[in-house]
Amino acid sequence: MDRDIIAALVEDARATYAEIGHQVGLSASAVKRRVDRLRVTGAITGFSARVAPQALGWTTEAYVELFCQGKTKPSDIALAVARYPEVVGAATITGEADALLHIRATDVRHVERVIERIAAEAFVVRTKSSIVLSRLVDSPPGSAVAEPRNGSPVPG
Amino acid sequence: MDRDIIAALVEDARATYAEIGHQVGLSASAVKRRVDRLRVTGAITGFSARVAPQALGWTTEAYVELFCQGKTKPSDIALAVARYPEVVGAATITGEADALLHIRATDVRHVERVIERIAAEAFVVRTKSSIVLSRLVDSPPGSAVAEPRNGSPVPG
DNA sequence: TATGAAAGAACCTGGCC
DNA sequence: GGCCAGGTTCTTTCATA
Repeated sequence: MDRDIIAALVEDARATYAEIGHQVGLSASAVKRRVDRLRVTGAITGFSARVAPQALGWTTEAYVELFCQGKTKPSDIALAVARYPEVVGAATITGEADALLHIRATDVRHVERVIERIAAEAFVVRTKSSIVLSRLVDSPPGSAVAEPRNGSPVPG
Repeated sequence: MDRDIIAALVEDARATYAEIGHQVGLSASAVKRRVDRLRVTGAITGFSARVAPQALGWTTEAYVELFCQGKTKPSDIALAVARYPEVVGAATITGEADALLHIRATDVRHVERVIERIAAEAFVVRTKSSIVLSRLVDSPPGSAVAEPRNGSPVPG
């Protein structure tokens, strides 16, 4: 039930409580109470507009693997890359590389400049980048999460 | 001006037009007109709730490189991986691999099952996966895009 | 072409059952 | 969880620069 409400809000965060209620079979106030609770609980962290980066001139993305010095802490990486608005995602990972960055920029030159600067960080040994040729899937965060049981070829 | 409005909506998609207007120095109706136009234009594609996958039991993520047969088309990959709700992102990329998938799952076993099935797709030659150890950055899509000039260490 | 003001309709919110 | 009432917000229309 809460998952249905979340799914509805992921689909359209500006939907009316009445609309959501109609969709999940609940009254508007009941929906509001559940949404309020979901926000307090932390399941819903906020509401955000979905923007098309292309429409704003951000036409290029890249993924960059980071190879760091032995004693680099994840928090060091986090602090460093968080300073770049172009870094829209970052995570430490298993495998040869220590971290994987997701970068959005206006063009390839822009990507190059960002990577250059990140590569110059003290703890970075080397980088390995891949430019995105075409995006195939870009789920709004939670669209799948909200409905883990529906249509999954890999059930729980 | 439009960028300021977008930034405000990325921050809080449920903000009232009056609040946004106060923030950018415009009346509520002026803000609404601009937002309507931004939606028609395609700069804003919708409004979505931000969810914490962890709070819903999706505690594990992975990135999977896909190595495909020579004649595989991007659309083939797109069609195949779009069937998996666990695949929250996918793109064809430069470099050795043909595509990079971003997967969210409930645990490592779940990740394993998904990769197994994707690896069984006809066009997939092999895969190379990295489990995410800790997420460092997870920008709401557009948070940087909306303000490309502010605080970027790598100006235009 | 874009803005601000105003009015009626729709919606949210808290209290109560 | 549903229902109701008061306050707020949205949406449209109109006049203006």
